[in-house]
Parts: sequence; C-alpha cells; structure tokens
Amino acid sequence: MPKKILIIDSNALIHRAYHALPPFTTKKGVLVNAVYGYISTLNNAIEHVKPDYIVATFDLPKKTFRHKIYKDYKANRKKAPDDLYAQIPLVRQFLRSCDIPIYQKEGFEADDVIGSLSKSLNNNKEIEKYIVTGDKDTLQLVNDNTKIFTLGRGINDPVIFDEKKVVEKFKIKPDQVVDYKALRGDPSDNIPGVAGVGDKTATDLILEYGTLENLYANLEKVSSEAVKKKLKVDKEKAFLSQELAEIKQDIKLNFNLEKSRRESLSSEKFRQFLISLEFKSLLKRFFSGDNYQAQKAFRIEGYQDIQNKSDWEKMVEMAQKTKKIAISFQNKEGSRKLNGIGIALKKGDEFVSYFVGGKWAKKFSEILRDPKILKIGYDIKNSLSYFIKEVQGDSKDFLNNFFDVQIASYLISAGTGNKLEKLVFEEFGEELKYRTTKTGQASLLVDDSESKQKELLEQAVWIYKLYGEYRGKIEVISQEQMENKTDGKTGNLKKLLEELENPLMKILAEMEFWGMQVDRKIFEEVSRITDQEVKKLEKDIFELSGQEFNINSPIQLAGVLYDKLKISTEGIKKGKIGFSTNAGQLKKIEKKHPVIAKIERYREIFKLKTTYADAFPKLIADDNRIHTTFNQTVAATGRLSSSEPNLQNIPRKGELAQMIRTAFVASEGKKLVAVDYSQIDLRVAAHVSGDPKMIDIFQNDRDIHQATAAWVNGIKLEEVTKEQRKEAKSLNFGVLYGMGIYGFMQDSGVSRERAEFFIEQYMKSFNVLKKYLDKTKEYAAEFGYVETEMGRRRYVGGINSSNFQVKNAAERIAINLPIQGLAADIMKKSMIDVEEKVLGDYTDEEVKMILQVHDELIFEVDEKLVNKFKAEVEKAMEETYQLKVPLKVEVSTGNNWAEL
DNA sequence: GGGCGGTTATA
DNA sequence: GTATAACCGCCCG
Repeated sequence: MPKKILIIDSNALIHRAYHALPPFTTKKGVLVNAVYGYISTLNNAIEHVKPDYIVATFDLPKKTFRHKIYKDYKANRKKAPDDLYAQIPLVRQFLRSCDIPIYQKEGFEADDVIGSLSKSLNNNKEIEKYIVTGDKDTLQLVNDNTKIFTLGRGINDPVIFDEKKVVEKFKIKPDQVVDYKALRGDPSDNIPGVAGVGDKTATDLILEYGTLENLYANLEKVSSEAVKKKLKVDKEKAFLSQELAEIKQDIKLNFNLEKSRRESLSSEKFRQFLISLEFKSLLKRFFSGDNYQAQKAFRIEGYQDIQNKSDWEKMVEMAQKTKKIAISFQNKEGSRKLNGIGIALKKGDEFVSYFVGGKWAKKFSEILRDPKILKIGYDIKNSLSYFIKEVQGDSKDFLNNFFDVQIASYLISAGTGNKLEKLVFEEFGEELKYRTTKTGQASLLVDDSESKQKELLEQAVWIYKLYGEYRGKIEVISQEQMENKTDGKTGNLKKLLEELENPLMKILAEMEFWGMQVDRKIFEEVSRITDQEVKKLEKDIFELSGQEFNINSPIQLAGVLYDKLKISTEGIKKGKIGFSTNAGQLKKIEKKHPVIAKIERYREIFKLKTTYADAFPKLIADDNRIHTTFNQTVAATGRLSSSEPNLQNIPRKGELAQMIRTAFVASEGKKLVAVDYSQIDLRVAAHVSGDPKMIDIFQNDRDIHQATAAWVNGIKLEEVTKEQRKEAKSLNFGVLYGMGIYGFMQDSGVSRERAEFFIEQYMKSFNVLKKYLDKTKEYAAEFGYVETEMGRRRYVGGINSSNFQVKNAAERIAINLPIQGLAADIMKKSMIDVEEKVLGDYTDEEVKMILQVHDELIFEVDEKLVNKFKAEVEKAMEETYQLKVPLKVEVSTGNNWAEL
C-alpha cells in the first residue's frame, strides 16, 4: 500500500470557503466562516483519503515572479475583503495547533510551492499525493501519483481528479492544461491568452496539435482563417500566458516528509482553538466520536449500599486493591452537610459502585487520609469541612493522594467554565440532565432516593472517566512545556497541579472551615445608620428633582436627570438603555445640579448597606464567624475568588467602610495579623520584562511611582510633584492592564495631548518593558495562548481578529496574564510555604490562616506569639519565589480589620 | 425564577 | 485598560 500525503492549497481553500459559506461569526463578532470551511474541508479530505502525511502551503503576499514578467498579473482581481485576510492568521494558528508543517516561499504562490513539493516526490512511487484545493489551477500537476481533492457545489461534496477524470471532464490531459490556458487565458488571474479564443477553440486546438509549440509550428495547417489570424496576432501573448500559467516546480524547499506525518487531528491546542472559535460541531466531530460510543457502554445496573462492617471492609479491600477510586459527594438538601458518597472503581473493564451513607460516611475520612488510595473527585474542597471537623486535632492530615478533575480542567483551560455536565459534554458528548446549584455542584433532578443514589454513582463514573482524559492532557501539555522551555519557565501544568493547586486546596478548605470572627452588633449599627441616611437622602433627592421615583433604577434616574431636569448630556456616555448614570458620568455633571451630590452619596451608602451591613449578619454561623468559599477554579488568571460572602471586596475607603471593617475581629486573646506584598504586580512586571530601569528602582527600594515620574519627565527624584507622581502611578497600573491612551486619560484626567506625550515618554524610558509587551502580543497571536512563568496557561480568543476592538481586548488580556497570573502563582506558593514552614510549628489555636485578598494574607494569632510569628511569616513570604527584584511584604497587627 | 444590563466594592 | 462578586431593576416565560 502506498502512503498518502495531503498537500493543502491554503489560499485557494480559504477563498473558496469564504465565498461558499454564509458569514457567521463568534459571539464577539469575529468572522470565522473561512476558517470553519478550511478545517471542515480538510477533515473531509482526511476522511476520504486517510492520509499518512499532511502539509500546508501558503502564498506569500509579495510580488511574485509572475508580476515581474507581466505587470498586469492578477491586476483585475479585486482585493479580497479585510475580513477574509483576517482569517488567514487564524488558519495558520489552527495548523500550528495540529503541528501541520507550513511551506511557503517569498515571491511565489502556494501553487508553485505545491508544484515543487509534488515534483520532489514524483519519483517516490510509494507516495500518493492529494492536493487539497478550492480551485482548479493545480490541475496541471495531476499525474499517475498526484490527484486533486476539491469540492463540488456544496462544501461537503468531494471530487477527486486523477488523470482519467481530468480527460473525462476537460477532454485534455493534465500536462496540456498550461498550453490550453496559454490560448484561452484565465480571466480570474488576468492571464491574457489569445484574444478571441475561448474555451471551445482552445480545447479543439490543443486536442489537434497537442502542444502550444506544435500548434505554432504548424500554424498554416489551422483550417479557420479567422483563428489563424488571431493566433498570429497574439503569438507573443500566448507564450507569455504559457509562462504565467505554468506552475513552478523547482523552488528549493527544505521539505521533510517525516515531519509531516499526521494521521488525525487531536491535540489539546487544537481543541482549545475550536473552543475559542466556538466551533461546536467540529468539536464534536473531532473530539467526541470514539468517546461518544464508549459512554453508551456503561450503566449503573447494581451497586452495593454499605450497610454494615462487613460491607465496609469489602469495599475498603477493593479500594486498596485497585488503589484508585472516584468519589462524588451528595449534600443534604439545600445545605453543605454531607449526606452520602458515591464510589466508583474499576475492576477490569467494568465499573463497580458503592454507596456510602449514614455513619459510614464519617468513616470515609480514613480513606481520604490513606495515601495508598488515589481519590478522584470533582470539587473535592466543597465537601471537606465535614471531614476536617471529624479529624480535628490532626487536621493537617485529613486528605492525601487525590486528583480533582475540576482543578485539572481549570489548569488545562481556565476561564471557560467547568461545571461537571459541561466537562462531560465536552469530553464525551453526553448531556447529563443534572440541575446545578450556584456553586456548580450537581444536585439531582429525580426525587426518589434510589434514583438519586444511582445518579450519584453515575457521576462518580463520569468523574473517573474525566480523570483518564485530563491526566493524559496535563501530561502531554507539560511535556511540551518542558521541551519548549524558554524565557525562564520554572514550571508546567503537572507541577502546578501537584505542587501548587493540590496543597493549596487543603489550605483553602481549612481557611473556609476556620472563617473570620465578626461582631454582629457593628453590622446592625451600620445598618441603622445607613437606613436613616438613605431615607433622608431619598427625601432630599425627591424634593430636589420634583418627583418621586426609584433612584436605584438607572432608567428612571436617567429620565429624571437628563429629561426632566434637562441636565446636558454632552460628553455623557451611552449604554444600551440610554445615557449612563454611573459614578464617572455623575462626577462630570456634579456642579450642574445640587441633586447630583445627593445621588452620589445615596449610591455609596446604599451599596454599603445592602451588600455588606444588611447581608452579612445573615451569614454568621453558630460559631460567630463568617465562612466564605474560596473558588479555586474560576478566575482565568489563576487568582482565587471568594463568594457567599465575598470577603475580597470588603469596603476600605470612607468612614462607613472603615466602620464595617471594625466588625471583623480577632477572637479573645488573639490579634489579627495582615501581611501584604508590596507592589507585587509591578515587581512581577519588572521581573518578566527584565527592564533594567524598573529592576533598578525595586532593587534600590525606591518609590516606583515617584521614580517613574522622574524618568518620564526627565527630572530629579526630589523634583517630582504630587501631580506627576499621580500620573506616573496611573501609567504604571495602565501597563499592567494593557493601557491605551483613552484609559489613561480617564484615570489620570490629563488631556489627550499630554496623555500621548506621557505614554510615549514612558515607553521610551522603559523600552525593554515595551519590547516585552510587544513580544507577548506576538506570542499570543502566534500560539493562541499565553503562559505565566510557572506554566499556567490561558487561551486568548480573538487575538487575530480583524475587528480591532476585539483584537485590542484580546491583547490586553494577553499582556495582563503573565503579570497578574504570576503574582497569583506566587501568592499561592507563599500560602503553601507559610503553611509548611511556619504554621507547622504552631497549633491551630495559636495561629490560623483565615483570609487571602490577592496580595494580602490575614492570620488570627495568639497575642503572645504575634511578634515571633510576624518575623517568621515575613521571611517565608519574601523568600517564596526568586524574582529579579526583591519581594517585599508589609506586616500590620490589630484587634480588628480596620486597624490593619 | 432566570438572564441581562447597569452599577460598584476590592486587588 | 486587568481580574472578580453581589446587588438592583427590568423583561422574559
């Protein structure tokens, strides 16, 4: 059997797909029809041809040799629309994601590259070539081992041209196509041909005379005088056309057959690419085919409900034998209390299931602790508080040897959602009919308890199967990351999972378990104060505006301000519902009407009242403490988030805000200790960019904003004014967020000219940083993702969009991730180091880690140990990760959060 | 009750 | 301009 190679004529395929398919876009409005058609056609070709090798070719958009010999070559061709060109980088990204080699040569079209590749393989009779294309320009290359794969009318209607088929369809042989075109011309490429000779005449002439040369040698024999005359007149054009139409076959290419070995498309990068372009049908075609079949094979027929000691022991024995179990937790209706545990393990090819409920669930902590049994779960942390309580006194050892598929999926692809049903659907094409709660925990639709148990066990099986997929993916990506180790990478996904997220999960579970003590009375007091003030403000606002309305309704408020009171809307931003009333806009019209100040104050107070003062008392548990949930798999940058309640956005600015903070207290005999990383994001930016000026500032422990102002303005440190420092601060933060002029103006309040001038000066001063920012954007555009130094990856969709708003937004995300992400990674590592190196020497009663707010950790510490602890924690946190600049922390102590 | 837009709290 | 969570109003089914 000869081997087969697909040679893709990319440009032709892209053009064809662009025009053949309706213009569909991603949710963000990026046109992707040509990319879709390209991949779809390639898939079609793969299914038909079943190739052993695949390569792609491209035009290189420069003047080709054909333009040199004929300046009007392709001159009549309309420039393709921008939204077609914008899809070419996406196609290239697709090819890279599948590791399909790209061949191209400056000054040549894809056809010439194909011709040359093809020629170089002509003598290899073991290789059968299939040119995948969207037009018929390459017909001349067909021979006994070269065929054209193209599409008929629909894009799912393949036609394969071999020699026979060419003759059948066009009457002439492939090697006569060039001479045919020499006579007939090709309007689409503006190849002139012989004026007045069309398809019919050209075909007849070639059939009779074989070649162009032979035709002209025997010109006198041509029977029609009219044709003879035309041929005489345009002889030069005919031979020029011949030259133009002939595909080059002698370009030097470093073609490596082995590198193009590729039978199917299945890489994780490819999958992410499809997800980013929202190609759901392609996802299903490429990634759920086999699995979809496999999933049908299992159904929970029977299971063991653990009822007694003997059942339990048998289960434990099985688990010890297989060394691997999947678990799913079932909570009591509407609570976080554990009701039962579903267990699935694999005996040969079969899944065996157990249900553990009642008092046996408690005993399950023995299994969680057993380092010899791998526990595979989904959102394991969610159910840990139950077990932590069970094992108090030995809490550092409540969980060993586990794999959480939710965390795994988060590392493979952050920020795309990771509910269990979604993961199962993505991996196996199966739609689970579970209802999900806010926390993403699957609860069960059916009501009778036996069905509930069955579904719990099914979940465990799915979790087991997800483990199989994710473990492999993490391994593959990590290998790749280690092979392509560049720019000081210190980690990979596997390391992140095992050495960062896993140990962190246990710490977070404990922090949630401990919670933070609060003083209910203070919340109630703030509630009273704000209640009075809100009522008074309401009254004032109604009086000042001459009517009663719902101040909390932006629609009504805008009506009152901009219509009734006729406040000018000049310079006021518009949203979907009309003119905006947000803080920025109100600030602009503050002086135009006395009601504005009242509304601003109302908003501020109302927010504090409803979100904090009123809401928090309801969340105080029996232990007088508030227990947040730390979400470890939500933020796409690797940060944590906090919810129910969110303790990471407790107010800070303002008197009432401070009062709310006094409600968070240390318990009797203890102090709160806060340790925060000083300027961690900017230090990380200095590190990853390697900018010498920025590094110098931190190494000498300068005020970064003041120093920046000095550089940018070209003045001495001590000459920097407050205003200048403020501008520089805004610029510095802007850099972290992928700054644009507009944003900088908004934040700093300077004029457009000054903003432009400043950014220019800034980038000149920190030119290495600037270079780094550009390189990051290029990297994202090339690979479709960016990574932190520790190997955390985020796929960035839209980076190659022709819609510049979409593209810019993607670039900002790309720039921010390596900075915010590494800062988050460092904080996570820091928490683990503190836990292991510092807290290990203290009992839980002496020191507890209770809160993380991105760059700050809060501990509750026995007041007698505060000074000792402070020194230790400071050291551990500053030494946790080596940057090109020092990591610096600031420590503070108090009886409540306001004092920190 | 769910989803979305608008708004605002934090790093 | 990055990253989140929570609240309200409004519109839908």
